[in-house]
Amino acid sequence: MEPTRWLTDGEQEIWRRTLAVLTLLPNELEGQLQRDADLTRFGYGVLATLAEAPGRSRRMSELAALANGSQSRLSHLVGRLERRGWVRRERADDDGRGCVAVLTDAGYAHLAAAAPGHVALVRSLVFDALTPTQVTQLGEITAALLTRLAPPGDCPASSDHGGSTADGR
Amino acid sequence: MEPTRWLTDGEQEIWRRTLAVLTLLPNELEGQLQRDADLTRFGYGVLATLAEAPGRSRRMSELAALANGSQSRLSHLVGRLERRGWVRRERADDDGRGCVAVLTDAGYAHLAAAAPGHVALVRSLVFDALTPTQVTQLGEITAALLTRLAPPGDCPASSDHGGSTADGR
DNA sequence: AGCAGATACTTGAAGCGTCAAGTATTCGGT
DNA sequence: ACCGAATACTTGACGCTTCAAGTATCTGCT
Repeated sequence: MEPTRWLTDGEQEIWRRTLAVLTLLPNELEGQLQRDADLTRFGYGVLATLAEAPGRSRRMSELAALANGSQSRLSHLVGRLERRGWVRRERADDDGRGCVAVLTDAGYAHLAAAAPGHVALVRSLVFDALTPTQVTQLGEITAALLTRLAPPGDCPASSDHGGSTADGR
Repeated sequence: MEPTRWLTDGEQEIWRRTLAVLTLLPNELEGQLQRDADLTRFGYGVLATLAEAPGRSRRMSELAALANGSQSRLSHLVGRLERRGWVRRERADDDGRGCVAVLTDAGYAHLAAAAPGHVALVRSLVFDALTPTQVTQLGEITAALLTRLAPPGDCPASSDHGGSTADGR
């Protein structure tokens, strides 16, 4: 067992700031979505993912993976979204165990109404705060981090892409 | 009211990855702390902050601000930590309304036991995943982001400047 | 065919965080 | 000195997430 390699002073400074960002940025996003759209960040992500999907529908397990959440979490969420009429559940025809979540028109409308405000916040808190060079660096850094965070063999359904965070338009 | 400035394809790609990091990295940290030390990331942060403080104690409101949490959240947390014997509450002598949280020896020991594993994870997920150059860039980027997330004069009412927030305009 | 085990999803309980309201105590203008 | 307003913290209820268990369906081995 090796002795712990503590962080250097410089690393600590950087890690402290990173932790703050990891706390404050999601907080701001959650707060805005909650206030303006009565949605969680996870809920918004799920609706947005559905909006980009062919037929505005996805298998539950796919959806959970795409939104980086557990199956249980998604199940509870879809239950709530269903009660609000934003999503509908249908049985999968190719697999009797499965379920597909379908975005309703009301759900799409709600997402479309929420998107502009959310995108504006993302722009003001992130992209407007960084230089173009820093934005590029952020892209590289997050890609590097994800190699450790999203172990290979986890994203089988990366066929789609090209979608938009907000809604098609 | 301006038309929404949507994210470009490049920005979307970067934002998508950033969101994933914002979700997965805290998840990993929380999971490790929960499993190995029965602590939340917030709980760990509070204990760590207390450990560094003079007298291993801090006013509740200071502590909440340093750990980037609300006063209510801290109050609930300290209640739980107190029940486990890791923290003790004392009345502030200079201000009858105030409270100081004090880290007990048991609390310090628990933190000391948890730290090596946590630091090891941080190292492996973040610092080992990035080049030295990227680590420096991460430091600069987080510093830039924090100028928007943690306004310097955020305590009293300082009029907002810099443009459009999401909701208002 | 039949049965064990994997897979897809759901459910209920428990913990944590937020919000709104409540209790003390201190500050500040008159 | 006094009274209303601000401050420091607490409390309770409610919503969301996790964890462990439960149900239903499918798959593969014999």
